[in-house]
Amino acid sequence: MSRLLPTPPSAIRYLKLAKEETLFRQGDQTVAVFAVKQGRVRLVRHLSDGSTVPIYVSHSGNTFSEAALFSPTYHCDAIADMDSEIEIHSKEALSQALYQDPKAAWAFMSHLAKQVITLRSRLEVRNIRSAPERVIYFLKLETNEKAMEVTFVRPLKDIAADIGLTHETFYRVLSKLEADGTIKRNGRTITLLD
Amino acid sequence: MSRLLPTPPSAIRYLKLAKEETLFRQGDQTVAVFAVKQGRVRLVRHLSDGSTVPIYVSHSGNTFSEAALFSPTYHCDAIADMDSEIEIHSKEALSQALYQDPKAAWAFMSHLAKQVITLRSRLEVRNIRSAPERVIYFLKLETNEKAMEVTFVRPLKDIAADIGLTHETFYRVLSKLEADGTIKRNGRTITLLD
DNA sequence: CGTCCGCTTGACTCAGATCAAACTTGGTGG
DNA sequence: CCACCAAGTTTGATCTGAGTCAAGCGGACG
Repeated sequence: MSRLLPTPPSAIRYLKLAKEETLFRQGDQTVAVFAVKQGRVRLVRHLSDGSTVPIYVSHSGNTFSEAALFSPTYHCDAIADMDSEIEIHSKEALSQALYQDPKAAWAFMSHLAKQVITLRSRLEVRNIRSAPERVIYFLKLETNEKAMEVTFVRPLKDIAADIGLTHETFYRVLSKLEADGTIKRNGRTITLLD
Repeated sequence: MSRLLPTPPSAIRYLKLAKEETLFRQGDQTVAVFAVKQGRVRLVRHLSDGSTVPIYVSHSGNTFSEAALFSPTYHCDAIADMDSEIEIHSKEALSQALYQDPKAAWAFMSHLAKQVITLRSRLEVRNIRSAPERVIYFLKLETNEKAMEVTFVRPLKDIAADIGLTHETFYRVLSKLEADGTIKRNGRTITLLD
């Protein structure tokens, strides 16, 4: 795995989390930015009425809580979704690297800009009302331009949630699209045809 | 208005756009990052099947196409939604500022991180299926913690689109919530009660 | 004074959510 | 190596809430 954040390798600390273990809570002082080395971490926000809203699920190879650099407290909880290993990039080490090395800063900006693009794409998908069209659009985004093929590493159930459909609807749409000849499917691998 | 991007003021150029005028097109070489000084610019992406998807509407005081810094071509069209005036921050001037001034770089990173947060919040809202609950959650996000009150500067019609509802449904939900005593409404000003 | 646009309300329709149940797969532990 | 359990996948039946279409009001602006 290439470096996810420009912290000097010697300053990175590692931590293993058991399933359902809490990394930080909403309101805690921010001390670090994190990257998932192995496993999965989910972020949830608590509302004033006691309910919780899922914000984001960070998978192996992703970073999270970048905003900690710019905020005194975390604005959500981070909980291990399964046994996980994470990288800890302390605010001091990371911000020092960003201040002192323009290349590092550049890489980090690029990283954030990519996230903005990705999130906007996610929102675009949600702006499409029709389930089949939404799914097709999503697949076009995920698909490699050349191969017209995606292999999801997570359950389709989770993908359904990502695009804002129940898993039942998602499965149904996929069968219909396959019947139509719009896609071809083999387990978690989907190929866009024509 | 405070500076939106750390380009040296002398290097910023200005441009007036008439309604429906195109600033750049998908596939064009990236030459600059932009900020809206007055007016409104909408970004739309073209799909292979000829249809278009609205990505984002950039309002007065917002920046757009930050990702141009890191990409050789624009990935969407930018069109003036009304008569507008925009700031042009050339890639060279802006990236030079970011490279040479760690403070500028820091500000830009913070700017991007805030966008990430905002976009994630938008997605959270979309994960709530029930229209009334979605509206309430959205209002909680928009509302000033103290005053529990928001005044929208744009038509409620546009707000409805932002949160993924038709304007009819949005208006209906607002009346119902007001009838319930959950909110109080006065034109574009909405107060959360209890 | 007329036109545009935001706002509002009503009636109807249907796509996707919900509830339910069964089958498959994968991993765990004995 | 098999029994078992949890989780993902699939399909069916039903229902509901948000979208759609339609129509009228009122304020802003030229």
